[in-house]
Amino acid sequence: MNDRTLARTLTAWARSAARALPWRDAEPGRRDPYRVLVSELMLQQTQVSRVAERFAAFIGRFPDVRALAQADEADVLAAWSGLGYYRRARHLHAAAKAIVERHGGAMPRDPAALLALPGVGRYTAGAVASIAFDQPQPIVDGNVARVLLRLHGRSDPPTAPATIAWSWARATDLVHSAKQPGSFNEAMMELGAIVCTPRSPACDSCPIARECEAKRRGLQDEIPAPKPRAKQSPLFVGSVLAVDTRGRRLVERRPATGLWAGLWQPPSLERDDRPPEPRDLAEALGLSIRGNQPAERFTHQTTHRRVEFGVWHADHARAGAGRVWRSRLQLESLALGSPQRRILLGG
DNA sequence: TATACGTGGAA
DNA sequence: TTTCCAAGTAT
Repeated sequence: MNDRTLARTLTAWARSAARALPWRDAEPGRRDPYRVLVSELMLQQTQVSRVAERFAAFIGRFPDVRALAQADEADVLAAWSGLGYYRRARHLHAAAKAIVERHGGAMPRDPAALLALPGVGRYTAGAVASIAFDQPQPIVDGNVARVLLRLHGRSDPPTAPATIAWSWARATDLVHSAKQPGSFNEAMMELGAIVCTPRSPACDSCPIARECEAKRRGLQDEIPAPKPRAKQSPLFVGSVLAVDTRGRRLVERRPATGLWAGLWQPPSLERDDRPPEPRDLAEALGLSIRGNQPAERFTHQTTHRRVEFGVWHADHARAGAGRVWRSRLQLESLALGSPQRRILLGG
């Protein structure tokens, strides 16, 4: 099967098999570029199901690029709460401003101009160019890379630069063979997402199973090799929950860099080596701590951190020095990480 | 080039 | 319960 037939087969398959998703409001190649950009930023390293439940609310809050460009960053971050990788929200906000300032509010079609937008790398530029504008620009995400490596039976280390370069070259050839680049690119991702899955691929329902070298050699479970695992270092956080007589919670802003950068939290102290003692908390935070043991402990995992939280209760705390009282209702529209939301608003 | 940056569901 | 990870980008 040549590339042209392969592209046509996959595109036809996707027409009936592709899932209905909130950002798929039109045929690939003719979607609202703003919605494409928002969905693609949200989808970076994030599962479709996670984004699917958040996309409509974000679009409702910021319906077009001008609305987003004019918004306060704090509101954008609040709308992003729970999605993780919060720099993406800042990137998206900055990209919207750039589109308004540099491109008169219209999404650029030129891949180089797209690439120049904050948060838009090679993948996202190709996705917007192809899915919004039907341009023959390649994309390689985790799905596409897996499909291509299996299709060609390549057991190369998937993160090696040479392997990645090969995937991009192959994707470039294929997208140029496709009559509808946007539909083809989306079809490749969809195949990887629902058929050619990382574990237990559904080769029986694969439209190109007969072309697949990995399947022919029975290697579909070995290709691609698992990615090397990131090292996780421990982090110990002592967080102090202070509630006033009106039920408001005391919160402060996190540092502008690092984990949960610029988001809000209960007054907290972090250590790399061991959990903060109540005396450490009282001294460092200037708060009166209740009890000798945390009221609650839980672990929160991120890609690079294993974060052990200890939650303490405070007596008669007061605002000041960057700390403010916020009601539950106010906290709902504040930029919070997942564990911070759990502590302040309950799990 | 290696590393940091989140999350919650699946196996 | 623990592990693995999903539509990457920036530095």
